[in-house]
Amino acid sequence: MSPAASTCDKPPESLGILLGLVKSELVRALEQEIAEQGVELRFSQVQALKRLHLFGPMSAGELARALGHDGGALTRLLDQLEEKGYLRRKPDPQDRRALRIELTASGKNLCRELRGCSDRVMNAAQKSLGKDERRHLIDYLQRILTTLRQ
Amino acid sequence: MSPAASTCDKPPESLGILLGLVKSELVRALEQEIAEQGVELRFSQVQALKRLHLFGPMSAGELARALGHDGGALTRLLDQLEEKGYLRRKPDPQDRRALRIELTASGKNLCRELRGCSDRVMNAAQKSLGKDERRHLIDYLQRILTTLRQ
DNA sequence: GAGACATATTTGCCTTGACAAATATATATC
DNA sequence: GATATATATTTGTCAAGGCAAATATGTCTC
Repeated sequence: MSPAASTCDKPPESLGILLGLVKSELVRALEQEIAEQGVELRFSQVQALKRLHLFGPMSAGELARALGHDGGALTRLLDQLEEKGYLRRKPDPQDRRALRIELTASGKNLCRELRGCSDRVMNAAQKSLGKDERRHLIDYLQRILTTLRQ
Repeated sequence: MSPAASTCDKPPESLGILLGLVKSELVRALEQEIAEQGVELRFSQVQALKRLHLFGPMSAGELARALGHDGGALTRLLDQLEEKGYLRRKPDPQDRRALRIELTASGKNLCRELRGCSDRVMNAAQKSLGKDERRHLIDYLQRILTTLRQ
């Protein structure tokens, strides 16, 4: 039986579950699109690369917070991406505890190639929502997140 | 470093990540509320019990689809909840492959006790959203889910 | 400047949940 | 009614990620 092997049953009734369902379908869709480009990367790995490409080099802690991961998870994520040659750990000259994570040339190229994938998937997913509705959705979620974090 | 040890940084920029962040904060909040009631249950376990309480006995497959889990995950979830005495696997008289999962008296009592927890957490989380906004949020998410499942 | 405390990363351990194979039963076709 | 196919559950295996402890470095206070 597949994780979402449904013939579209009753509504889930719970925002928590609904969020999880939507996220896992998005993850599935994006990973499939990426795989069709011949690239073998998981959702979190792609998000990490995208973040670095968009915002430039940052510390491991910053990246972890942006992705919603703890430090341990991030260490291992970096191991994998460094192994594949997409990024580099450099010492932070200001703070010898910290790292400066930066994309390699290969990582930057990959991000350029993959930029379209994310956009296609996100557009397809939200194709039943208008421009304003998409904005509202993000806005609502961010307000909930802010509330939950006090 | 804690999973969401943030001082509320820049917006996540990605719906996929945002969904994950909101969900994990919701999970954290609900599990904490539940633990404060002296009950040791994880988010998924609570959702399974709630679903059974609301909709009555159902098969393992139905429950799995409602929660967005695959069959294997559900088997182990049922093991844990049966072990704790909150539910029972009965054979389905119509279909000898299938199970009929039903709450025990203890499970029903627990659900009554816990009903307030979920409501409190969900209300707190959405306290910055009006009635209409809450409806829209669910509606948008359900439309995206439907689209992604074609 | 010594000690106390905070922060950044790494590592070990563990739980959750996905995927696939195995098993049992149901349903459809000839 | 025998065979092929579909569905329900269970089990094995694995990877992702959370939490806590370890380590290194920074900052603050006296």
